[in-house]
This record gives sequence, structure tokens and C-alpha cells, in this order.
Amino acid sequence: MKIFDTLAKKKREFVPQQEGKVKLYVCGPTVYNYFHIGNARPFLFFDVVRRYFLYQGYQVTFVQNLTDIDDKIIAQAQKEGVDISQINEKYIEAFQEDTRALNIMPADYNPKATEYIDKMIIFLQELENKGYAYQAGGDLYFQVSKFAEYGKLSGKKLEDLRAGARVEVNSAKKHPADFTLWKASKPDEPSWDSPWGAGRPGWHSECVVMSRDLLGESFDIHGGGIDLIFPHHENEIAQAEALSSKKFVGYWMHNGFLNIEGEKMSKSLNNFFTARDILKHYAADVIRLFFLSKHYRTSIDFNKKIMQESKVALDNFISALQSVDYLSYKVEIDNCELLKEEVATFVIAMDDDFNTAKALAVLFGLAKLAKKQNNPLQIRQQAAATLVVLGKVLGFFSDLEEQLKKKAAQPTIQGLEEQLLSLLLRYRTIAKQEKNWKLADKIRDDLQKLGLKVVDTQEGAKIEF
RNA sequence: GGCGACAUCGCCAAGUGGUAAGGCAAGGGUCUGCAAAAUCCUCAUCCCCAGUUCGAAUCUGGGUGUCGCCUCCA
Repeated sequence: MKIFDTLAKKKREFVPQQEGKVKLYVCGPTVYNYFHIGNARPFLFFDVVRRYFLYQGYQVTFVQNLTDIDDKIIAQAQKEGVDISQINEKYIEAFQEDTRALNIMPADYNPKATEYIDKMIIFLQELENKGYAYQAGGDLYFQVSKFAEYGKLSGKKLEDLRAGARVEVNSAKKHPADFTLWKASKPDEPSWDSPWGAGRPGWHSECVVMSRDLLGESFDIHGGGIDLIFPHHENEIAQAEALSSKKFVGYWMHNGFLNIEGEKMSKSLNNFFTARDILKHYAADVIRLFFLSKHYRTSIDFNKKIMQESKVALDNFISALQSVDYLSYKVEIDNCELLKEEVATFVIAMDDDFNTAKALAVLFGLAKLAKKQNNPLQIRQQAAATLVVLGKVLGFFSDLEEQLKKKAAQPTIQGLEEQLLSLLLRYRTIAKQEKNWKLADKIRDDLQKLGLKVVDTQEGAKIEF
């Protein structure tokens, strides 16, 4: 299995630190708002990473932090006119609801920053004792020049980091790249006592302290969005390795960005969609298919057209299962022997740095096999069984039975409406018998306008909605 | 200004030296009075130029274009 490691800038064979175990840390949300469709990408992708490791028999420990103290949260609390704790509660709950709705497996640990203040203080003291930190202007800073390898993840050199390129230089800092470890708070802001005065920890220390605590000084995979490479992850490495002198993370994985109609998502462009909103229009599996249809490291464009296509594409899976009457033969199909060749192709694709687009092609192939009427029933059922198993590895089909039932269920019309409708259909049949196509088509067209689609089948006319 | 990524059919998208996966759309056949649905089939030589090689979408150099990071950001 190969994983592209941002630090090495190439694919490397994956070797876990402990055989059979994978320790995975993914940067979680700052809980000040509903997370948006772009945030959903790492959540969903690393859910697939995790599921694939599980499928391969690894024991996975998955940690995702919740940042619950931050400038943005303070600002949001002021905006909503409520206490910070209320903001945190509200959006942590929303995060859990939305990830659940996306069929993302809950993390093994969701540490909160505010629960780690004591440990962060101890950690920062150690950094200070070892000479990596200094106080200035009431804040505590990490001195990047003390860490010789600073910049190794992002490929940046200290001298290239233009001071004040897009932000004013903080004159208190020894070097513009020095970052805040502890921030003195203003009177009306939440604060904790510390050796450096009342304040709160800087964002970059959070993930280091939590991952050390829950996964150890060195662990297998650290993931997040590409934008976190610099400065967040660069700063994590600096802190962690300054103290431990060990390699902090085995493999750094970063997902590409999501654009909206070719443009960066932003509130000012009015193209900002929360995952919650998108879920109202598209099923979780459609959203998943959309993301997985492109390799995780590239950028992806979100638009109505592509979502509609994803929806149609996903229907291939459902209708394939329908065609072998999955619900009726569930037990038989679930116990079917899987198609080895397809499974092998799927595994090769996923082993190659999680090539989900290629893996999806295997699923479409299976759907085709299952659908093909002149294939032997056994093959069709095996294809269906393989489709379900592999689909679940990618996180699809969490609510398969509901999806199939929903598709099969015909909405019912009752009473007078039902009688009137069948009357109309009967007239249409008569018109057809008299070869009065004009009238027959008129009836069909008019019903269509009412949202009732007339479909002629061998048993006669039927209504679809 | 510094650093980096990408450019494959109408659209989306795999492919990293051995002769272009897959999805959507489109076209055609079957079925149907017609349509819909279903089903079967068809559908690219890879931005430009030069080079390396028996052989390149894949490597090298030069263009052109798009995008990202250097600031909070998934």
C-alpha cells in the first residue's frame, strides 16, 4: 500500500509503527458555525481512509479534535449575543448531526481544546525550558530560528517568508514567522491562568498536545486540508520535534480544495454552502460519490450539474441491486462468494494512494454485471454481493435497504382521486384502441403537467411520480 | 516578489515509458401507435513547440493557460 506523503513529496510504501495498527489524526473543525461543503471533503475522505484500513484488517485509532476556543468563536458569540459555551455546544452538536447524516463514522476520540489547557501549559513550559519559546508583548512565541528544520513540510525557507507580505509585521516578534503559543486575553475574553499570565493557547499547539496525549509522540498518519500545510502543520512539526527529537508523523496526507462553480468558496461571493444545506438537496451517498469521483489530492469543483450527474451515476448501483431483487434475496446475496478479480482490482486502486476514482470504476463494472439480463443469475448475484461489500468499504449503502424500499415503493392515491385517475386512464386506453392517438397523447401530456407521469407497461398504463 | 500544482473526448475523470478505465451527455438498434422506461451497441491519441527513447499522455527543455500557498481557512 502506497501513500503520498506531503513531507517526502512522493508516494511511500505504508509501514505502520506498530504492526496491524494505524494511528490516525485529522484536524477537526473550529466549532463556530455549521461546517461547509468544503470542510466535508476531509471529513468524508478520511472516513474512507479509515474504512479502508479497517477493511484491510488494521486496528485503527482515529482522533479528530474540536477547536472550541479561538478568535472566531469569540467573534461568533458576540455576533449571536450569547455565551461562548453556548456557541460551542450548539455547533458541536451540529457537527455531530451533520457528520452522522453524511454517514461518517464517529471518531474514537474527539478531544476539545478547552479540556487540554493544563496539558498545553505543561507542554509550553517544556518548550520554554528548552529555549524554543520567548515572551514578548504579553504573548509567548515559538522561535522558529531555533528549529533548524523549520519549513521542511511546506518547502518554505525562512528567508523566503516575506515579512509583512499580506499582513502587518508584529514588531514584538523576533522573526515574522514566529508563531503564538500563548495569547494574552483581553478583559472580556475567556482566559486561563498560566505562567505567562491570563490568556489562552495558540491554535498550533492544540493538535500537537492532543495527538501526543492520545496517540503518542510519534504516530502514523496526520491529515487535513492542503491549506493547513503552512503554517499549521509546519508549526506542529516544529513544536513536537523540538521537544521529542523524534519524527512526529509517519505520513502527512492533505486533501485538495473544493471550489464552487470554478471560484473559491467565500461568504463575499455569496457561494457559501453548508453541508447541512447540501444534504437537503442531495442524499449522503450522492455527495460521497461526488467527492470520491476525483482523487483526493486534486481540487474539485462543486456545481449543480456535477451533483445531478453524481445522482444519476449513483442510481446505477441502486438499480443494479434492484435488478437482482436484492431485498428478496438479501441473505443469499450477502452470503455469495465475491468476484475475486474485481475485488483485486479494487484493492490495487485503493492501495495506490487511495485512488477512489479508479475504485469507483470497479463498482460501476459490477453494477453492469449485475444488471445484464443474460448473465447467469449466480454471476449477477455475486456481482451484487461484491458491489455491496466494496461499496460499504467506501462508505456507501449505510441505509441501503431504505434506499431500495424507497425506490420500489409506489406512492398511493386513494379515494375519489384514485377513481378519477383510473377513469382517465381508462378513457386513454379506449382512445388508443380507437387509434385516436391525439386524444391519448393529450391525456398523457395533461397528466404530465400535473406531475403524473404515464408509463405504458405490459400490464397496462401506470402512473409514476 | 518567493514557493508550488495542474492542463486527457461536449462535461466530469483514471492513467507516471509499451500503445487511452469509468461516469454524465450524445448518436444508433430492440421494444412501443408515438413517447417514456428498460435494454444492447457506438463514441478521444492526450494544450503548443523541440528533444530523449525501439517506443511518451506519461521523461527533459522552452512556451501558453488555469489555479493554489506565502494571513484565519478543510
